[in-house]
Amino acid sequence: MIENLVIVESPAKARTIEKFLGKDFRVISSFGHIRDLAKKNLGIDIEKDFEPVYEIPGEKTKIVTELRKAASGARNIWLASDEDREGEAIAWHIAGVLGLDLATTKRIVFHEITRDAIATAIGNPRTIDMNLVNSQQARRILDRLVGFEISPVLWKKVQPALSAGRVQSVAVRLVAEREREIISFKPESAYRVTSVFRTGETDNSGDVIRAEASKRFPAAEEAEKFLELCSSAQYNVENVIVKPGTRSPAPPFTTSTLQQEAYRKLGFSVAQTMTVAQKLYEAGKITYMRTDSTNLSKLALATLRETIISEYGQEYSKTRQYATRTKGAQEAHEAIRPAYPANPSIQGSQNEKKLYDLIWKRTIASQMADALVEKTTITVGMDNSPVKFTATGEVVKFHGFLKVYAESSDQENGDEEKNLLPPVKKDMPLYYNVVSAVQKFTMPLPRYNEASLVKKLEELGIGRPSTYAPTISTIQNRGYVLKEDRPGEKRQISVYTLEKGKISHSVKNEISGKEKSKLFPQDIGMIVNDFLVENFPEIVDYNFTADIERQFDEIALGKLKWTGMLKKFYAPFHKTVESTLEKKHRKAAVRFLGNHPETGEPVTVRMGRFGPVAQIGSSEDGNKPRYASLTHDQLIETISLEEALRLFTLPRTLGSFENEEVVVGKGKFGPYIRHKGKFYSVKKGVDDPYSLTMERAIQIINEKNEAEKKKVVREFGDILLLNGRYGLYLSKDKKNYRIPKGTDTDNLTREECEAIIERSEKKKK
DNA sequence: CAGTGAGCGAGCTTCCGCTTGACTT
Repeated sequence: MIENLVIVESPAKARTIEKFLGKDFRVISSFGHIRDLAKKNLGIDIEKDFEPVYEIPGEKTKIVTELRKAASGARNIWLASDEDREGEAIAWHIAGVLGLDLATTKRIVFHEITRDAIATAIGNPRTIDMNLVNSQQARRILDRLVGFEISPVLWKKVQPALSAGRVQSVAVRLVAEREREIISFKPESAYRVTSVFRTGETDNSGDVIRAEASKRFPAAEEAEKFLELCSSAQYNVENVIVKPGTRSPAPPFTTSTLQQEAYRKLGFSVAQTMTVAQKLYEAGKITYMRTDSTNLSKLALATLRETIISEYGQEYSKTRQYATRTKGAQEAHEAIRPAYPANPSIQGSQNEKKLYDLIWKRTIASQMADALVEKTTITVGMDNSPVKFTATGEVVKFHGFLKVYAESSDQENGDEEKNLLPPVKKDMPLYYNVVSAVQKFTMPLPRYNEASLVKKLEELGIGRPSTYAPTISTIQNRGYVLKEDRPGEKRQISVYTLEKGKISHSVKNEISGKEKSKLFPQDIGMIVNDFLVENFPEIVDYNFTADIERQFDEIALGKLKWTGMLKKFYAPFHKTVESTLEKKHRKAAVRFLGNHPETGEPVTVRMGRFGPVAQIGSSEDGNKPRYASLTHDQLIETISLEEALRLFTLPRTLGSFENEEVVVGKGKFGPYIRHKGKFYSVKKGVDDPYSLTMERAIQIINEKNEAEKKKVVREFGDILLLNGRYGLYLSKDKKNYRIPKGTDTDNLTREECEAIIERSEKKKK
C-alpha cells in the first residue's frame, strides 16, 4: 500500500514531480483525457438535456487499467491535472472512472514545476470545481454538435468525407478570403525617388548620404520632370534631428510565437516545431511546449538573472514579467523556456540544437535591458521645389538584449535600410551624385503561411496551443488548402536615372508574387467556404468563438447553466441544419470560358467527381466531351480559356530514344515521363511538363537510372539489399522487407535473406 | 502505383482538446 498517489497529465511531468515529492508519493500520468464522447453517432442525448454519452476510447483502456490498479493500492489520491477547463474535466473523468468521491477527492494544481510550488499545492488541496467541469462539457458538446451536424450536410450537398468545425472552418475562411483579396487586387505603381548626395563640391569628394524624396510620382512624365528639377537644383541641409530611443525585447515563447519564429528563423513547419519541442521536453531540456502563457517562474527569473549577469554583466540584466494579452488564454503552464537557463547549448540532433538555441536566446533576451538607440533624421531641401529629401540613420548606443536575440518580422521586404549617417550641419550645401526614380508597385496582403495562420487564429482566440498544429494539418489533409512554393511572375519596371546632368531611362525585370511555403486555397476549400458562409454565417463568423467563450466563462463562474446555454445555441442552429438540408441541391457551378478557337465547342470548368475539371464540348451535342483535370495551382474562378486549353496538350510524345517513344503526361502522382514502360517523375518547380524538351527528358531518365544503380548495396540473385530512406532493406519481386534490428548486414548471406523474407511473410498472415 | 468524368446503391466519412508513442518498405 502506497501512502499517496498523484495523477498528472504528462508522463514527463510525472517523472519530474516524483523527484520532488519523496518516497511516500507515487506519481503517474493519465496521458491527457481518458474519456470522451462516444465515437459512434452524436454521443449526446439531446432529448435528455444534452446528456453526454461518455466512453473510454480503445487506445486508453490500457492506461485506465493501470490507473485503476494504482488507485486501488493507494491510501490518498491527488488529482493534479492542469489548472484550466480541460484539466478540471480530466480530473473529473478520472474521479468518475476510478469511482472516487467528489466531496473528498483532493484536487491540486501546480502553477509551475518547482519544489516550492509543489509543496504549496500539496498543502492547499481543494475539491473538483464542477462549474469549471461544466464549462468544459459545454465546450466539448458544442464542438461535437457543430462538427457532427454540419459535416453530414457537406456530404449530402457538396461532396463526401468533407468536414466542418468551429476552428478548422474559420481557418479555411481566412485563407479563402485572403485569396479573393489577392485576386481582386489591382497593383498601382508610382515612382520612388532616391538620391545619393555628397558633401564635397567636386565629384566623389566628401561624405555620402542616401535620402528619399518626400513625394512619389504616379506618372513617368512627372518623375522625369522632377529629375530635371533635381538636375538644376541647389541642395542644402535644412534640418538635423537626433532623437534617442529604446527598443525592448519580445516576451518569452508561447506555442504560437515559437511556431512563428521557428518558421521564420529555421524554416520549420508548425508540426515539425512541435515534434522537436516534444523531444526537448521529454529530455528535460525545456519546459512544457503547449502553453499560452508568457509567465516565468520566480526560480527561473532568478536563474536567468544570474546567468545574464555572469555572462554579460550587471547592466545587461533587467528582470521583467510579461502580461499575457491573448484572448482566452488559460495560463496553466509557464512560458516555453530552457529548463536550466545556465545551459546555452545542449546535446541532441541538429534540429533539437537549433530549436533549443532559439528558445534559450529568446528567454535570455526577455530578461535583458532595453537597447538604447539614437535615431538621426536629416532633411535636405531644394531651392526650386518644395519636395524634401530625408535620410534616416540609426546608431545603437547600447545593445542590451540585441546582443543575444532580435525577433524576425513577417514582412519579407519591408525592411528599411538603417545606415550610419555622416556628421552634417544645418545649412550645409550638398551635391548629388546620382538621383534615380524607380517604379514601385503596390503589393496585396501576403498569403498566410502555417505560422502566420496560427498567429491570426490566436489573435481571434480560436483554437488552443495543443490544436494549432493538428488544425493546420487537417485543413491540408481535407484538401481545402495546399502548402507550396510558387515561382512568381516576371514584371518590367521602369527606371529613370539622373547622373552628371543627364537623364537616362532603362527597363528592369523584377520577379513579383514569388511564394515560399504558403497556404493556397483549393477549389474544394473555396466551395466549402462559400457554402458555410452562405448557410452557417454565425458559425464561421470570426467572433463566434469569442462570443461563446464569454458564455463558457460565465458557466465556469456559476453564473450560467451549461444545459441552458447549449439549448439556446442548439435550437436555432439545428433549425438551420434542417432547412439547409431541405434546400434544393445547388448544382455545382459551371463556368463557361469561351469557345474552342478551332472547333467552336464550348469550353467549361466545374467541380467534377474527382476534383476540378475542364471540359471541351457538351454531351448534349451528341459528341463525347473531352476532359482534363485542373492543376492544383489553378482555380475554377480564375482559370483562363488559354490555360484550360493547354491542359489538353498532355500526354504528348517528345520523340524516340533508344528506339522507344518518350511520352510526357500527367498522372495520379503528378507529371511523369514514360519510356520503355518505366515512369520517371518530373520534378515540381524544376521542370514544366508542357515545355519539357526531349533533351531534358533523356537527362532525367539517365539520372534516375544512375541513382537506382547506386541504391543497390548487394545482390543475392533476385534478392536485393537496398539503401533507402529508413536505412537498409531487402527487395524481392517488387516487394520490400524490413531487416530486423541487430542483423549483421555486412555479412548477410542469401540464406539469411530468405529467412527474413519468409518470417516477414508469415507475420503478415 | 502513373487518370478518372455512366449510374446505382451500401456503407462510410465528421468535431475540438488533453496526451504520447508506433512505425515507416
